[in-house]
Amino acid sequence: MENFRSNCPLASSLDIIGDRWTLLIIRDMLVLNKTTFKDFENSEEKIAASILAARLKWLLEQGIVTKHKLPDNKKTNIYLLTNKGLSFAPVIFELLVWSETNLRETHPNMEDYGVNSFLQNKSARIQGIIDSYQTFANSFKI
Amino acid sequence: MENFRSNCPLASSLDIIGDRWTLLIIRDMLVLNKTTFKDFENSEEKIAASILAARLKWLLEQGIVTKHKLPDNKKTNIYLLTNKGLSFAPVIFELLVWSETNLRETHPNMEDYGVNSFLQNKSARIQGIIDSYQTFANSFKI
DNA sequence: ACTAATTACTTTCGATTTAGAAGTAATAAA
DNA sequence: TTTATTACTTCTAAATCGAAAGTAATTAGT
Repeated sequence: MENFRSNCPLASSLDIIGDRWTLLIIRDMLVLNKTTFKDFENSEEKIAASILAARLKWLLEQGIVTKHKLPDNKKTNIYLLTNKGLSFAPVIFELLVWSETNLRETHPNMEDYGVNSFLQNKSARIQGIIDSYQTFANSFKI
Repeated sequence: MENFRSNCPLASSLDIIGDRWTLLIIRDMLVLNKTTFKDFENSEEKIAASILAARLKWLLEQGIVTKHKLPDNKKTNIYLLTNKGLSFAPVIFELLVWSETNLRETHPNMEDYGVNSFLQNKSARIQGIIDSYQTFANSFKI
């Protein structure tokens, strides 16, 4: 079971995802539709297999992801975001906004997802990403 | 200087604040109007002095906070958020929303800031917090 | 059917980071 | 002038990270 440092909801969220890797795994799932251990291992940031295994276990325990098999494949595990995991979408979005407005100078080669260009329909855009992920995820659950 | 893992803006933001403590220091400043080393040390989560010193140094280097003296006091250092630091407000807000919607069951004693109750005027509320912090911070800069 | 490749990890181990405790130097308060 | 406070630093054990290699089961290729 988890050991929360305090009763502060911010501290508690950081007790769950406050490290350098966890939100990147969720990004891989939500934005890049990655599903397998191998997919996550191949991410741009080159997470070590031992750390990835530990994080996936943690995310399973926390109910942020679920683990599935395809009917015709006994080897590959499919990881999918739950609603609890999907609701990190606004957090990820705001972190993108922060980087794109504040980090460009120190990090000129950083990619531009253009999140600053649609700050008005923000919540609709985020909901769109969530909806399309749910469609994607449901295709595995048949 | 900073060493970004990748060109992904999400990964880059986590390279700056992706740990268990940094956003809590920013919370202390933004929400609780804390300003001094001692203030941060006394926070509910009991950060170790060595870690606090390292994080404040890092936040200074990153231009997220500035360090000031009051004219009549040579001992106390006043830390204030820059605009770069203030723009973490939406991230903090969304982490609060996430906790309050997803963590109540596993963490019954968690405080309720009621952020879910004003999801419509979200950006106005966040701007209000930023504005009132700026007023607060400016009072130190005279 | 046999062999090679792939997937999903686990194990090992040195390096780095964390976190608690204690210490210090300068300043401020009593 | 003594005591307390502030803002740290230093030390150290413990925990975690991360790179590399290893393993077992499964799947793909010939």
